[in-house]
Amino acid sequence: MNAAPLTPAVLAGSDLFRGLPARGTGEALRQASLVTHTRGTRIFSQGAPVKHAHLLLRGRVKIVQSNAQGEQVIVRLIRPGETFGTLGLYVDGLYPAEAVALSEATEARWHAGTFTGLVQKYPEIALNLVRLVCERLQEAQARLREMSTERVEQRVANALLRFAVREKAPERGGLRLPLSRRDIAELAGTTMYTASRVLTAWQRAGIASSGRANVTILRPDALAAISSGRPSSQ
Amino acid sequence: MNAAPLTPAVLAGSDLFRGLPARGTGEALRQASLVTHTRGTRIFSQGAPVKHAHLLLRGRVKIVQSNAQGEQVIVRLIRPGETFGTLGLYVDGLYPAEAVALSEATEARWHAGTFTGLVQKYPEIALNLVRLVCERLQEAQARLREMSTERVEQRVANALLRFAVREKAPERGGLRLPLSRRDIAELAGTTMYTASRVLTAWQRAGIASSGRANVTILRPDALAAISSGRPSSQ
DNA sequence: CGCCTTGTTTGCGCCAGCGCAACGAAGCCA
DNA sequence: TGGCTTCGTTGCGCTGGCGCAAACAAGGCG
Repeated sequence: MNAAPLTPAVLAGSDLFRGLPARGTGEALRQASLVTHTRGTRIFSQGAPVKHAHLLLRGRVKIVQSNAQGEQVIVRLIRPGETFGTLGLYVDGLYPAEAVALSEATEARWHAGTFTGLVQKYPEIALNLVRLVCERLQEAQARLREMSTERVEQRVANALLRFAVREKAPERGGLRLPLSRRDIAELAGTTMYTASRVLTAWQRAGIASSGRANVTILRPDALAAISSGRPSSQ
Repeated sequence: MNAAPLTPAVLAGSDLFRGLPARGTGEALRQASLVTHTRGTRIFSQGAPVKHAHLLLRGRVKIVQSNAQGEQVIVRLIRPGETFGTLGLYVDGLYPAEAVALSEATEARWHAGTFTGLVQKYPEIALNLVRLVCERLQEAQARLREMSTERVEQRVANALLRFAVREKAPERGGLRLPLSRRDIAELAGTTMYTASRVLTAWQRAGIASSGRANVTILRPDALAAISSGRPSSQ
């Protein structure tokens, strides 16, 4: 169960190391270390110096940014195969946000210098890095647009959908996400209370089913309809 | 006046070509073409294929993203020396937003293939590109946080400050920005009406002075105080 | 099993900000 | 110079969503 051995195949399937020649995956693999975190563990802290680059192998991680008053926003949700904690490496050497495990999670990590060395040595990694950061910037800009132009219910639908579409296989019986009401609020830019009310309504409508610190998407199509502003099409 | 000749020194002072050896600036320079736009001109359109990478030499440009209902958000403001229109190159080959000249503006542009060739050939450019996109992503994430946790007046202050701090020399008599009330609304995630009310209040308080399609920042310190939520410290 | 912590729900009052409408002002063009 | 277009201002009424408060539910742990 705890077994999530780091193999060349796993690396090759990750967003950052895709397309890397075997020589490269081998080298990256030798330099990585494996760390497992329990649910709720803080993996790194906002404002701390960047010591590692991280690749999630198992579980879910949220990236949270706080302001001076301690109010929080979830900036990104990480799924296995995704890299995180690398932005600061190329800006000021500090983590711009904190990372928290949403479930038991295993990551591979590289020392900062080792990582940037790999990026420089293998153009495939560098190109992947550029592409990934560009994609994330596009996503952030789309979220910015939503925050000003869409209403809460649409934004909640978007938040869930954005995470759901990254699933490879559509799970039958619905996709279960380890997100609390507060998490959803911090994803959609609203409050716990409003998130709860939205989910209760969706529960009644059979669109999504939620329990303690988790939500299951039952009808992605209905969410998509809500997200695009159409009246909840039967 | 119209003269904004593209010299090696100008390239070396830009965000993307900084630190590039003379050989590289020379090559980039030879492959660039210069284009001048009048105020209000659309430089490229959202959803169109990326034909060029752009570097602003003179004037101001806004990057605007629209949703299906035509509601708009300003995603970024460009100042001379900054690169724009490059995100799509590394994602899906389409511009994710449109660019509009806020004032008469001159840009240098490179054909998409030429540009990616330069990025691959000169590691300095590639590293600058990663750094720039990372910085912009951090900024976008900070804006996301503000959108959920700060009130309108703070967000307007932030929008203006974010643009103002990029000025090299603090201009005496205030910094004048070519932004209409609508532009400011689309930057801060509010409406034209509310932006107008905020600016009128600031006008009375002597914090900023605004005219037709322009705002002049008189007291950046007061804006910083508002931005951080402190009561408008005399 | 019972306590404690953490998470969820829901009623209720309130208000920041939206957005219509109407007017006013500035610039552009012929 | 006059008309037209674009941009800005402000009064007014309304409401989406905030956020307190209080009760309830689900685990975790000793």
